[in-house]
Amino acid sequence: MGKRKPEFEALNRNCPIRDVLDRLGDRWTVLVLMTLGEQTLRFSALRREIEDISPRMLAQTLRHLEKDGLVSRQVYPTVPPRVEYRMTPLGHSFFDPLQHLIQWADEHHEQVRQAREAYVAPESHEAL
Amino acid sequence: MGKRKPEFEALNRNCPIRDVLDRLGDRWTVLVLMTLGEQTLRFSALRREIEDISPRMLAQTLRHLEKDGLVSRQVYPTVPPRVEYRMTPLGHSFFDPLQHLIQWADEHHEQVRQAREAYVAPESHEAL
DNA sequence: CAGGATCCAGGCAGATACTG
DNA sequence: CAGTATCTGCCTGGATCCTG
Repeated sequence: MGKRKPEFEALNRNCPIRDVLDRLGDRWTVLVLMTLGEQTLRFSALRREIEDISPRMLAQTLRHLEKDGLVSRQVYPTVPPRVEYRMTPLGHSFFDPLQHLIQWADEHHEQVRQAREAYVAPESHEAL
Repeated sequence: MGKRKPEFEALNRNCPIRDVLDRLGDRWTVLVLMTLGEQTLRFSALRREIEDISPRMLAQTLRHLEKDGLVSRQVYPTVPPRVEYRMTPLGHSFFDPLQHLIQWADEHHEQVRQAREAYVAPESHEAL
């Protein structure tokens, strides 16, 4: 393999880059990040914004993001409890590439939809 | 676009944007796209580059990408068979935002690693 | 209010074997 | 070579109930 950007090589197997990207794999991470955005939001506020997320998944996703240093969690020892989430500087730095992704999806989802509709599978007995 | 990016609203629930982004969810899509890059590659070549992918997963991932119109598949009716994969123009348009992502991961994975190491979970009996 | 604990189903993905 | 078929484990994520 010839002249390839160095990042490409790094993508193979044991590289930490893949490790980071894999986090996007789950269903909610991107959504939570985008919802959080520049704001500071409480747990219940996030639940309201992402209507179809369960408390379990929201908590889990927030833990992961917190663990990775993208989101910070602030607890106010009041009654009733109040917990606020916001992005860390590291989280904000991720916001930019994420927006490119959203923008692409926004601009091209129609093309993708059409491609899916027009698609016919290559000869085979059964679908995968 | 204004201050409050309209795409954010669109992310909720039934939006096609989420539908497109979800494709990144699986473990191999991004990897295949990055490996393909500007090149035209055969099935076996892709297998060699992505060492730890099974033929099943490679085929499935390629089908999805083909269905979404990001990758084109060309069959040469020779013996032995020869099938080449390359990105479509739509696929190439996706390449750009993807690179931003890779670049971010490349630049920040060390910070993420450190954050993970330093992280201590909030009070609880057991981990999730 | 902000989650944790538990149970459970469905899909993703691995391993293996096989074919045109 | 370029896949497919099948079996199966595992993990993700949903639903529900519970608590400080």
